[in-house]
Amino acid sequence: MTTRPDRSPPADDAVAPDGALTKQDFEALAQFRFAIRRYLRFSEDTVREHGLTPQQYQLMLALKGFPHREWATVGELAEQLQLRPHSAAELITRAQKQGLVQRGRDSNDGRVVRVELTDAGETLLAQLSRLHRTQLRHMRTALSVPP
Amino acid sequence: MTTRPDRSPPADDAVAPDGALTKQDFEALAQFRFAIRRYLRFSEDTVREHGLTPQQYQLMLALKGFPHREWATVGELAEQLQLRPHSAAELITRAQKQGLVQRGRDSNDGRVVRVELTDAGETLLAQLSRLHRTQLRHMRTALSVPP
DNA sequence: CGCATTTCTGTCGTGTTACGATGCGATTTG
DNA sequence: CAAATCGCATCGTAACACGACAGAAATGCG
Repeated sequence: MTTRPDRSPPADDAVAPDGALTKQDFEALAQFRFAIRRYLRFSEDTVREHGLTPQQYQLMLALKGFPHREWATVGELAEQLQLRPHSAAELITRAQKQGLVQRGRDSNDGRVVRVELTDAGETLLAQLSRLHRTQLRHMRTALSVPP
Repeated sequence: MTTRPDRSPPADDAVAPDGALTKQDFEALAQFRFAIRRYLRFSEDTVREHGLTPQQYQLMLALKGFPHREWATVGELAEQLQLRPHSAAELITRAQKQGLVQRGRDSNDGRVVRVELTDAGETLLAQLSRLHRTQLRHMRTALSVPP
């Protein structure tokens, strides 16, 4: 609802001077950030109940959601997760220790490592992704980008 | 160049068996998460260039974007940032040391602490928020919630 | 070919941060 | 008043991303 502050508490303002942001702009930005934060919090709580960390879920999702493939290289995952390659390598190692993903060498290029889901990872990811899709549908309006 | 996957797309599938997610569903979820990650990465890089952390920016935004007010209590901020109250208190302390926010006692209830922006914080927040709004507009389509 | 250079991945030590456990002053209630 | 509750803060701990660096494989060039 577009709350017009009829009784002005501390001058909520209404019109943009020049390019400056109005109180409503700040509220919209804050609301959007709040929505993202709540979604990520839901994600974190959900995946932790299943014994893994948010980063591990995102790693698995990036694998399963990789276009036209079901595996990816460390570098590709780093890009998808917005991490430095060596940080991605560490994350993969932790996930591997939990039996979620596995490494395999590339036959063409000996430097490259192919990362793929294990069967256990696949099963877990399917459950978690369903929960996430449901939650996303609930938060659809809250998560819409402000104008 | 490197790794040219000689393999053809492994049956991307198209129809949903029962309630299971299809390859496209996973791709959509991954894309959305990727978009969020990129937005947050942009945010982090931007605010760090200005000498503060992502959490500090979000703290300030929550203050300025608080409905009908420009201050908030520690508990309110914790809710807005999806943190435990004592974690919010620590964050506020760090931001206070940088001169971004300040604490003030509530005259009605001696237990409550009112947190508000300093002038420096206000100025910085205005700059950063403009940059964020611009970026949001660029990422509008990428950030739209998948169906 | 031989050797330097680039690319891709991994290791180590460090800094930040959110958390649980715990404590303290202020307020409300019996 | 005494006791329970509330709001905030402190301390130690664990996870995680990073910079700096290293090693193996591929590439470029004489």
